[in-house]
Amino acid sequence: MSVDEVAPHRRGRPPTLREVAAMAGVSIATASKALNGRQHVGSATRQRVQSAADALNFSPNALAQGMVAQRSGTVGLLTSDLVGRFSMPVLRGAEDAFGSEKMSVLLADARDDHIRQQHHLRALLSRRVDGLIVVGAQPDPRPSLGQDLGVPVVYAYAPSDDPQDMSVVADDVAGGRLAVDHLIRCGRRTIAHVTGDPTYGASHDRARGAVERLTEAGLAVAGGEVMYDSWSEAWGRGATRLLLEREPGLDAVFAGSDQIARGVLDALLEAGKRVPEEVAVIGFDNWEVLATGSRPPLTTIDPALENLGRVAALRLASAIEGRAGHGVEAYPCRLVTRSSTAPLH
Amino acid sequence: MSVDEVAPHRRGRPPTLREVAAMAGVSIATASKALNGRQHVGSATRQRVQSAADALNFSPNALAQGMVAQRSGTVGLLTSDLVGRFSMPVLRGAEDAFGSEKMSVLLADARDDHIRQQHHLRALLSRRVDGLIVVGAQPDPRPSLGQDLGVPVVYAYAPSDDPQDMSVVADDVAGGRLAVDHLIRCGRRTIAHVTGDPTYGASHDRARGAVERLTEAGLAVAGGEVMYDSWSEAWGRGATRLLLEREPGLDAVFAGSDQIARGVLDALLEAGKRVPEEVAVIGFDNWEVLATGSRPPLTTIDPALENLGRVAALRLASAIEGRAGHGVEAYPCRLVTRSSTAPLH
DNA sequence: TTGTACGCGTTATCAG
DNA sequence: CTGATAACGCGTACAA
Repeated sequence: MSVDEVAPHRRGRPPTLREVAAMAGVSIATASKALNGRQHVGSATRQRVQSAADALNFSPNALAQGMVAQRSGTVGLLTSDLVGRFSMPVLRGAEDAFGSEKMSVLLADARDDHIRQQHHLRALLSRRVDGLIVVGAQPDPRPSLGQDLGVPVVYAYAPSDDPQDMSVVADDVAGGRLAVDHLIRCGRRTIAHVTGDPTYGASHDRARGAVERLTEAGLAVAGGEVMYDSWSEAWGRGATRLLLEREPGLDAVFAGSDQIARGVLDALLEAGKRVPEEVAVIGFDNWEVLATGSRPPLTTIDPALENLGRVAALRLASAIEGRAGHGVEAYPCRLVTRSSTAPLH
Repeated sequence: MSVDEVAPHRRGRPPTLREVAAMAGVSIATASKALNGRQHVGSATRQRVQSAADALNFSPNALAQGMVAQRSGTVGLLTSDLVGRFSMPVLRGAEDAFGSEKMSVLLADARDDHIRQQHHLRALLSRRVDGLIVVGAQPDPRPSLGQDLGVPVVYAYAPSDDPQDMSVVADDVAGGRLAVDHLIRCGRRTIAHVTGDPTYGASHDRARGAVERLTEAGLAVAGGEVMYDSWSEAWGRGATRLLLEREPGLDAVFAGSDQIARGVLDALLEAGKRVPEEVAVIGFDNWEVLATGSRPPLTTIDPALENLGRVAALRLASAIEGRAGHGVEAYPCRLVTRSSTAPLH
């Protein structure tokens, strides 16, 4: 009852621990211990098992391991925009915060469709993910998934509206402040702020940071007020034309997004203004394809989304270990200088 | 030996079939059949089980199901660029080709790093994915993962270099042809082609399609030759300036990418040319943020990546069912007209 | 040091 | 129509 009943040549299927054990001439238990570095295994035996495993190209079945460990080694990533640009860096940061060996990422694109989201959620839960990261398409608060999911959840980029949940977001206020601070350090005094959709909380947060910093420097917003409209190049162009009429002495524009900044740049050039010599321009997002292709390349505020993803993963890992957290954590943005800003000589 | 030994209040853990069965007062086997719509179950019984399941908010453990079914209901998505724009639509198309209920997507970002790729591959395989979709960051052929992975593989966007593998890609030749065809239908006769990196096979494919169509119309490439350099706005601007000198009668430009097209547009405007009245411009990629923000909005060729993802998923599903395929399948691109092209009145 | 036996949650077979 | 029971692949007390 040893060698005879084993290795029934299971065609195609990946080798199992049983086959490894059989080949090494030991029991399954011993093989398991040997491969997992457990003690109470003779080193000679361990060697034999290891060789057998290598020979068979054995790779343990993570599903089976998960069954006994009561842990799948998998986290769900629920996103609202897969084509959008914001969830990707987050995802990427998250992915390498837990190494690929320990944890895999199950992706689900909810597309802002509530019912689709519920479907995906069920699917993820039935796969017994150890935790969930939810990343929104807009930086504004979103409805909580609830507390009774059975697994910890971390919201990234877009916070949950329930303070009981754990959220990590970019600090838009500090980002706005950082942008204006840079312009002031460049010696600019007549600084306008053209930003996007006024229904976005992020617009107001960035504007608030900007105005705060202006006020500290004894300055007012050029053009008389923050200009809200939409996150588009067209609006950037239009706003700039207005601005140029109202404020001939304009020497800097803080745009609420890189798209808007592109519009600002184009309108400025068209009006014969030199950038950055006469007017400096700074954007927000550090959307590479936009920021590096412009004329001149765009200085901008980077919301450090990859870092957000990293932190989200860390928080989630802690929560999985049992140390849950609450509330919204805001992380600093980063200034990326290119050529659209420069000191006023 | 019935109700007594069950429901030991397993704190926190999701309910199991056993608990559902206990609550409904039936055996596990019956509960399973009832929930799975199997026959040989009294409808009253079925009702009771269903209610119990609902009450407990039961959701079957997919890992356990996978163990017995020898199928995880999971596919791996191995991508080389998560931030890049090309893999995302593919991923999205794939994701909804197999409904979220049937199949979940395990994401892995290899980042063009070979060793990292191997790691991810092992992780995916140990999770017993039923199949693999590999999507590259560039449309050029990439090294095969090999045939002995134990699961079917489909390469999307970037084909495998092994014809034995199954690949689905965008038809760049047809795309180039489509672009020029559109320009010709608009009555243009002096058509230039400014494209990107000459080390990309895609540049040459698109150019080939373009030239073929030109030749059919008895036309030659304006400027004397296809202009290769890099996939950047700056090149688009530079090339256009050159072109304007060499070919004063220029009435259309086919740009090899939307980034290049943006540059072309800017240089044209700067030279006082009206688009599309005097010169028509068409891009390639349909990269929304670029194509809709430009002045005027850009007509472009959409490689239909989402469709590619869909087809990849379909092919993979077939292969999983046992009907494997081989070779490279090229899928048509789509013309998206905006305002940068128009008939010459 | 090694092996036996059980359990993880589910499905399928077969006997009642 | 219903219920034991045996897998699926693995980890781990516990016994030898």
